[in-house]
Amino acid sequence: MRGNLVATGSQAEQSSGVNPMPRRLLMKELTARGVRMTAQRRLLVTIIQDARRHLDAAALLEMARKRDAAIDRATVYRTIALLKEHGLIDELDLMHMEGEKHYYEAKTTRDHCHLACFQCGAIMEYTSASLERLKAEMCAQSGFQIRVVRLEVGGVCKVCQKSAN
Amino acid sequence: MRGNLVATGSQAEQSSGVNPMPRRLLMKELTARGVRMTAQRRLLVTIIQDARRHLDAAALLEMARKRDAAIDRATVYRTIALLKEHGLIDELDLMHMEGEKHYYEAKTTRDHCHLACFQCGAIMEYTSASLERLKAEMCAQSGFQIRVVRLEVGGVCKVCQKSAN
DNA sequence: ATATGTGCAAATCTTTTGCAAATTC
DNA sequence: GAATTTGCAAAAGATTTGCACATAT
Repeated sequence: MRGNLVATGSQAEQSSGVNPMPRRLLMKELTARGVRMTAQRRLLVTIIQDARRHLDAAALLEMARKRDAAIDRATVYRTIALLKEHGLIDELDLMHMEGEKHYYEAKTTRDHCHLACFQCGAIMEYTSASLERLKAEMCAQSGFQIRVVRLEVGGVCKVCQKSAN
Repeated sequence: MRGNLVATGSQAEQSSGVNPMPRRLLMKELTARGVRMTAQRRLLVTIIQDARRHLDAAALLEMARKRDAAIDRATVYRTIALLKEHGLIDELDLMHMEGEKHYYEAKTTRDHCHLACFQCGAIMEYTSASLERLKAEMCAQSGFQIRVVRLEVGGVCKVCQKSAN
């Protein structure tokens, strides 16, 4: 059983990013659902979709302000809520390694797991057929109609294990 | 592939609780690690361990106060932090269906998933060999040394699907 | 006796909300 | 022009912290 690994974060930038998760076009999905697209929403959606790292609300606000200094925190939170309602972004904790904030990412077409290293803070993403199988099994057995899957793992990455701390 | 289901929450109390997850003896593990056990810690640990539902900090405080009116919120949070550091409890979001608080449960000897129904609020627990397999696979492929696994699923439960809302 | 734990009150951090003004269709 | 979105400032909710006092070993 082979899965795919993608790395981001602290030292992870260095790791080879094989097979990134297949992305979606948020803007198109929103308009298709009849959501009114204002300039600010477009901006925020673009930032989330193109982000190379996982953004929290504050980071998203900061990035958005570079293009529109007038944008407010409230708008960021309201847009996040909107995207969540439509199931277009996923909310992550990443093991809350730095405070209780949440991180967001455009929902990919395939669910994936986030592995967070407690030592160096690197985040790796992991997809595999096994996860899909597990989902199918849970559905079948519980009768649940799954809408969101959040699988987060905390531990020590390969590199940090070697540097034996 | 068969997994085990256990239900709790709103309407879940009614569901048959088959095969609860195997529990651990927190107190013993703590003393074994040389953690100083005060009366209040003993009280809190007992409550968490014997809880039938997932407790948030406020609920834990409230329950503890029934036995020791003097116990403070800060102590609750400090004890939670202690237990988390020692890997003896798991922290859950349960899809944040009512605010941003966290829920806690004594770590079981086998990792399990929480399925939360967005409609009725029921929480079901799910263990299966597939989850163990997925963990093993992730370890093997990423080289991660896994310390915590948090798998939470949001959706609509069987009952709510039928009541067609 | 010394280190550790606790209560209290205030602080911090993240997220939400009411309302008047601005924007979109 | 009516409905929706936004900024602002204030509120709310969860969790953390400094410090003086209490408790455990």
